[in-house]
Amino acid sequence: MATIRDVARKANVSIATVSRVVNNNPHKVNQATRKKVLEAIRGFDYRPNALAKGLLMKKTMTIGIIIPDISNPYYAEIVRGVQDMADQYGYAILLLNTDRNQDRIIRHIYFLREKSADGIIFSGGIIHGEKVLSSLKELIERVVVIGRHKVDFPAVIIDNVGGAMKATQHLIELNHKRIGFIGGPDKSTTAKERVSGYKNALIQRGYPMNSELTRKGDLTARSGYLLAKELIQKEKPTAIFAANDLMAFGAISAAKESGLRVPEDLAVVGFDNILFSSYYVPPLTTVEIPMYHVGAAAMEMLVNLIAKKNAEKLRWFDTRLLVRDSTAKRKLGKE
Amino acid sequence: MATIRDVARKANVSIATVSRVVNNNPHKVNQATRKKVLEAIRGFDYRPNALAKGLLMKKTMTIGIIIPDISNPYYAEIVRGVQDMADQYGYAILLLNTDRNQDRIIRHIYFLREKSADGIIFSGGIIHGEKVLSSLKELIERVVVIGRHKVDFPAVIIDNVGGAMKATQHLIELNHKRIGFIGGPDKSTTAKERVSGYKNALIQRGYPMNSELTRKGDLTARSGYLLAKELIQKEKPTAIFAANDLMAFGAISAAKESGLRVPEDLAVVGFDNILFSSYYVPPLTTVEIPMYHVGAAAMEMLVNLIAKKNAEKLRWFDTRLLVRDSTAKRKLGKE
DNA sequence: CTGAAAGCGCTTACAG
DNA sequence: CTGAAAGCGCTTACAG
Repeated sequence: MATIRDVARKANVSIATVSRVVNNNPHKVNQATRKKVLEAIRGFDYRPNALAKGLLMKKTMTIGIIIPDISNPYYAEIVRGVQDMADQYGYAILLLNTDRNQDRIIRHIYFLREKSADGIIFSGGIIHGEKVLSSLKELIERVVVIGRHKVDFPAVIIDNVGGAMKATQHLIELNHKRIGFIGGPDKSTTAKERVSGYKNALIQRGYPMNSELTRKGDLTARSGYLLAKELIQKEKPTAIFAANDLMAFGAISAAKESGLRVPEDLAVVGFDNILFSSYYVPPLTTVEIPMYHVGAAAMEMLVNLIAKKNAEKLRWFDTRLLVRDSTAKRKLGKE
Repeated sequence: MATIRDVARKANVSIATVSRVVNNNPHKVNQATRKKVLEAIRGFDYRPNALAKGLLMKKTMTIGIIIPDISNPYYAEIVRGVQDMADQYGYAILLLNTDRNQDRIIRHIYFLREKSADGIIFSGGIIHGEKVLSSLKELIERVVVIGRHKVDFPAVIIDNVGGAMKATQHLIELNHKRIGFIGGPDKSTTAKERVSGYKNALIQRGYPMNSELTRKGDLTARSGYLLAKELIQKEKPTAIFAANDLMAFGAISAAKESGLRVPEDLAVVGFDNILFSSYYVPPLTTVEIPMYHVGAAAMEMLVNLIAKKNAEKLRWFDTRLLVRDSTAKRKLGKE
């Protein structure tokens, strides 16, 4: 790979001059020299070495995104949003999966520090452990989190509680009395918010709190399937609200296998509105979150944070209940 | 962030010595000195700067993975495999989406060269355009592709043709006469292989080639839905083979909406076996590809390629037909 | 307008 | 066993 030195030699100028034309430095460069340099650059197909530049400038145009698992469509969609925004600003993203394991989080943070990442976006899992925080060091001022965290980082917040309430109220309005809930692991703040939404709604309407009707899953379709089977057999709910679409799919699958019709014998609501939930059979009633935009917003906040301008501390996203056939029998267009 | 200089000063040694203990250099370091250095390192929570190291060593322990779209579960699963293997070897991965756009591919390649990536994994799309190849430059020896390409890169190959043949034969054996096919864009070699498998199987059994029965989609559920609707109305197939699971979901959704029962009135087969296809209703008959292992294998090959050892040029993955309820009415466990 | 020089944080031959 | 020095490829004040 050609270096700035090669270009300088070819164009018969100093490397300083080459640097100036490469970076469109405000420093004036004579038209003729610029042309010579540009030609040499083209000749070599020269690209400045980002490592050298990063080392000197203490800016790498690289950020890390730490998520539980990219194979979960929820995170994949967020990452896509982050990615597209990062592209626009010329940032590269380093993707890191944690499987919600604290040690891996810490290892990833160290890794990002070694690589001189300019910032970090966190989504999923809890990052307020003392060890996690202290491992952040100089990066601690360059963190944006998605979701609510005890620590006061700039954050993109999704109205999970409100969304879960809407979903539950919807089931109540359809006259369901025994509404089961399939939640996520305690490590997921998102999942915890969704349970509270569910409970809030029940309390508000004077429902008895019936803890046999709730289960904790791991947010996979498989877990939704297994827990729904159990719930159906033991508790005979007439409706199930699952903390995400994947588990809702599993629940519907379990219902069908148990000979129940959806929604007639069992209504099911999900959460997230992942890309294909409107193509499920029946189309899934769910709570929509604009994951893509959440990711994009997080990246935008991080860019501003790094540039130290516009110290926006919070971005709030509302949710929207999408009623489809898994709860109500009416025809709706696909979205 | 503390530098090697800080550590050296604190431990009263030269930076060379610090470097030696950090890197477990074979060069002998006295026990006592080593201890002093280790203490200083712990004191500062020192991490070597990867940029400086990379610049010097011409090795960054970073690779790029270029895919069409991370929000497609197929690629997400591959990326997860790449990721886990990369973790094991201490590599970071830079994720880049192309949306199958040639210009973006080229931009991404330049980007990776600037960042001094040690290698590239390509999946999806065609990379044999002259412009793409020449943009690779010094990286051209550090490329592993997933899927078949005209250019002779080390590759992980999936038996798409064979898988598509098995799927089609399965439908033929169920006595279907009008078997529709919903494929992917021409830019996808994978999709093209799957059409050929379909055609091969038909020809083998002496079926007339009926091009009205085939459609080209874009591999999303939405596109499967739209094309299946059209196919159902115009061509009245009794079975549809979709080039991926997402489109198969869309097709089933369209069938139900058109009042057709699946599999009785319309049998549907997908391809990929993405995580939740066994939780679809009905569970989807599909061709399984071990995406995760494909990703992991690609990363392993790239690591070896970079280390210049074990010049494995090809890794072959077989596919497996999973018969579930969308084609045959028999009870099967979930997987 | 242009260039020589310092320096970002490392590793490794070389000398002692 | 340990250290001084060179050098990876850049940018930017400083001098001319």
